[in-house]
Amino acid sequence: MNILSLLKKRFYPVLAELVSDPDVLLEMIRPSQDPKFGDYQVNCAMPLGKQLGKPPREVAEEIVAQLQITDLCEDPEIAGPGFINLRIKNTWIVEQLMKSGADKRLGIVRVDTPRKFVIDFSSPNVAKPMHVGHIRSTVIGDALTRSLRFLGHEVISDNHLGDWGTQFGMIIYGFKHFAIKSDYERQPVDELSRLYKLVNQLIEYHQAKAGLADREDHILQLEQRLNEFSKAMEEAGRQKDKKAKKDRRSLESQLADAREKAALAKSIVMTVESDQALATLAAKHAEIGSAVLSETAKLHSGDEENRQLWHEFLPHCRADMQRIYDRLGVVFNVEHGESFYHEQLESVVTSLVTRGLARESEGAICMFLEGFKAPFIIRKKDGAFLYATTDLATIQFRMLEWEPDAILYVVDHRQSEHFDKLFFGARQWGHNQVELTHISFGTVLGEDGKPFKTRSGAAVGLESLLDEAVNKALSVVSENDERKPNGPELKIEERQRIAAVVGHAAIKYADLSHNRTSDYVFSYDKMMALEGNTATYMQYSYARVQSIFARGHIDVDALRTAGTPLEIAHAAERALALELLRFSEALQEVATDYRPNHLTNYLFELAKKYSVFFEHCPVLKADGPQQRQSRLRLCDLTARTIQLGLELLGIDVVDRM
RNA sequence: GCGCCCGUAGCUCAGUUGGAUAGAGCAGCGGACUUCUAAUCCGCAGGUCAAAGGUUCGAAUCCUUUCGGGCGUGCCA
Repeated sequence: MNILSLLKKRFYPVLAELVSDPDVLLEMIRPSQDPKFGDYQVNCAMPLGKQLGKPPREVAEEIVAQLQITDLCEDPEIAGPGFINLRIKNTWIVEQLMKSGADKRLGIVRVDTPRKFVIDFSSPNVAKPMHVGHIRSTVIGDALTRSLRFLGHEVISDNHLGDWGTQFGMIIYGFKHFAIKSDYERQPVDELSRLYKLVNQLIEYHQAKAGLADREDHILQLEQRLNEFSKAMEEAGRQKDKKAKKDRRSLESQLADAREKAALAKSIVMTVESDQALATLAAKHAEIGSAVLSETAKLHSGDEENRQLWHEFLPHCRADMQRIYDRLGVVFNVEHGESFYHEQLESVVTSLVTRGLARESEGAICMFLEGFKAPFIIRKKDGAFLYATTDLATIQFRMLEWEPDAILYVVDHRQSEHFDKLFFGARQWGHNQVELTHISFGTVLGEDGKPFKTRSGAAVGLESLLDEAVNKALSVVSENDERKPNGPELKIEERQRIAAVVGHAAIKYADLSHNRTSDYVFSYDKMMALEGNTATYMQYSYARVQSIFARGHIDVDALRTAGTPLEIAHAAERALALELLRFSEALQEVATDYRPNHLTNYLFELAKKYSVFFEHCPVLKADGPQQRQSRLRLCDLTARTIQLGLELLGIDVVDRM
């Protein structure tokens, strides 16, 4: 049941009498901002008045006169220039909540016309440690998968792994030169991961070392240019010239950037050179960079030994990654990585060339797409394919295999141009029926407002990020438990179990509660806070309900099946009850915009309404069994809504905190 | 240079796609614990929605320009 769509249904016939296309007008029915304007407001009388050449209030009155809504709403009020304000009847709210309470889905009906979605998300590079950059795609993609599926859509979640790239050249090279066989046999995952890190470190060392002089030069050049520019500015008396100031700022930030990068390069070099064993290794493998590329090329061209090693390594690398997915509770339906499409790339290029959609340019095969300055390159001049090629092959495969209505790519905003081109190209290629959408998201920033990095400038490992969150959660849970009026209630193992749930939840929720299109600042303290729009606050609200049930020895099953009517007397009860019925509106918004933060916003509103209720309406000590039973049911519905809502975001609850 | 995104309270962020007096949380100030979890709740204060112009009954939201920031920009993904 969805109040908004119900209202639309009631307004439809009335508006259809007035205009040919009432859909636009129906969109103007929405929840009221202010309770004094009722629960819902209808704003369509104003534009309609203009269209029909009548005073809007008159139009509003006509609409109201025709409206069949007495079972659902009190008498509509017309206010201001022509707003129609609706107030839902308490009897109706009670009736609906009774139905929701008896339903496992809390009254949320499945969509009439299910669509088939492929959601492409997470997509890390196998064999490289996952880092903070993977969190948003993984968490948002999982939440969308869960939400759309719950609404009745068919969803295929696909982890488009990077399993065919240079990182395999790296571990193959590492395996051939540095492997400790006994370690590999005992703990293949650990050994492969060590090899990756080692080879990566050596490559970075050589790159950094080779670039050091150039970096210094570059800094000197920039310093000189900046000096000259400033001097020229002074001489020309342009100190206040905006353009000149802007150019100088740009030079300054380039310089700062160059210095930062030089410092990072120096520290990479230092780290290796200060370690005797590493330094020796680095000297011995001076050509490691190109050697790794050639191992990768051999793998791609079908070299038997490298193919065999790849087949051997891949499951281990994938297993290593599974630890993270287990912790996050993320499951995929399919995992077709880049390697899966390897065999199809040639024919993709041929197909596009044959159809005249792609042609040779400067040695590469390109698609020149209308409205784009740079071409979409699908084959490099050295003959190698690119991710553009793989992405096209992937679309082709998905269309043939599943015939989806929509393919969603949960990938950060920096790739928006790539996807614009990809979608454009795919449509030219003939895939023009399917919805192709880039679910873009912003960057995770550190507290300094710059992309979240470790102090040394490296990406923050995802595993250590989660560990840290669980640690912080443990101290939050422990501190709270110590402070309880009757002394601590939780054993250490319970605290740890709770901390694991709370810690992971905090990370996920912080991500999901922000509008995905904006960047957000990562802060353990904020995400773990009990105040504000956090998972912890939601989980706390849930736990408070459970605490009431425990204290009152409530048989929850009996409560749900008893069929005792709800009472709505107190304003806080009404506000809570109505909010409970809005769950489906929030889910609808998530599905329309592909934005989970609509759901977190809803849950926060619900939790706040529950807090007010909790404050003003004693439950166990209510006036009489009737009221007590009614309030218990409101508590139960709140807890179940929070639990289900969080579940659709991939977040668990605990009974005690 | 060109393209895309962004600019909302001291800070971190929402803002239901153009609706009525722009909202939360932190931080600040003032209140509420012999009470179902005070990890909470209530109240106060805090705004030229970057700026200017335009579109209309009505703009944080749409258009134009300016300022400020981020990202991308022919052979990485």
